[in-house]
Amino acid sequence: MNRSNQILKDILKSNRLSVTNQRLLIFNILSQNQPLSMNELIKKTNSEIDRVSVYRIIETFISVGIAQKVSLGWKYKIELSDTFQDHHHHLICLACNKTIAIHNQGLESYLNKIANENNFETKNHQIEIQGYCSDCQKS
Amino acid sequence: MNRSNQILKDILKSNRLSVTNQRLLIFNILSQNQPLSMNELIKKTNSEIDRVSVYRIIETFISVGIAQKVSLGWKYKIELSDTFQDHHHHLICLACNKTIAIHNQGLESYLNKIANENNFETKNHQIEIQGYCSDCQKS
DNA sequence: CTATAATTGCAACTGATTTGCAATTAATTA
DNA sequence: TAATTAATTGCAAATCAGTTGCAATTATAG
Ligand SMILES: [Mn+2]
Ligand SMILES: [Mn+2]
Ligand SMILES: [Zn+2]
Ligand SMILES: [Zn+2]
Repeated sequence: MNRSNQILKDILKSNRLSVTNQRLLIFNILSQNQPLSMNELIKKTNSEIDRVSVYRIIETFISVGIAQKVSLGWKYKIELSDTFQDHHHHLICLACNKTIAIHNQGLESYLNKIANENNFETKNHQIEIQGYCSDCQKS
Repeated sequence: MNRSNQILKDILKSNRLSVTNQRLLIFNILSQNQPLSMNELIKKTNSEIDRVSVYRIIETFISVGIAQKVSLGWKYKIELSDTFQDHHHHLICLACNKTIAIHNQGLESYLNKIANENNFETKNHQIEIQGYCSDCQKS
């Protein structure tokens, strides 16, 4: 039982949500991976959880701030929320599909400035840079 | 026949693509709107074009640079490419769904810098700020 | 105007996500 | 700890988004 597992349970309990094996499994899968599409996530459960339940668990996780959606490759993927990892964004390689995390405070304040200028109250933002990683650039 | 309609025809012809009524209609719908989801776009055609053809036309438009996908609200929407409008990104209101275009050169160079630092060759990027517009903030 | 090539519409299909409901499991209470 | 209650899950079936094959239609070129 590590630190983040404890935080998970606290969040669940404080929202009157049960701590189930299915929820723990999904949390652990997310802990060990880059952002996953629903299908990738479902595959990683190795049929231990019904697809429908995976969808429902993710919906719940998002609603209480355990997980979050990120826009990647024209659809969303799921990763743990900023409660469990540093806020960041991704470069995604169009050739090998690798994602590279970027942590950049300057970018963040730039976005805040833009929102302010537009009288806009930011809840969230998505940034994705699509292109070719250093490994895939030769051709 | 306005200027951008002429550009459209030139692009089609230079790619050996026919100028059809269906393609003109879709181009005109896109010209008059904010980014549209495929479903919104299909609705706006008022059944004058089969859904399948709308999908195929958009695929063609994207492949020759007439239109482009943008990530908005966890799925992609379609808008005319930067050939027909200035490169920009969007704020999207979670309450009223309005999109607000932002043109910001500083943001663009910031992204380029980040890509460079990561030895990444950028093809494209997506930026979306989700939150509440000035009209929807009172509550 | 005719011939040729490209495009469209239709029917059917696939894969992703949602919904209703009964069976199971977790949390609470005694 | 056992019984009760409430939440969660799995299964079947529905819906929605996007795709494919093919014949009918329309556009382009000669
Ligand atoms: Mn960020
Ligand atoms: Mn941009
Ligand atoms: Zn790569
Ligand atoms: Zn609004």
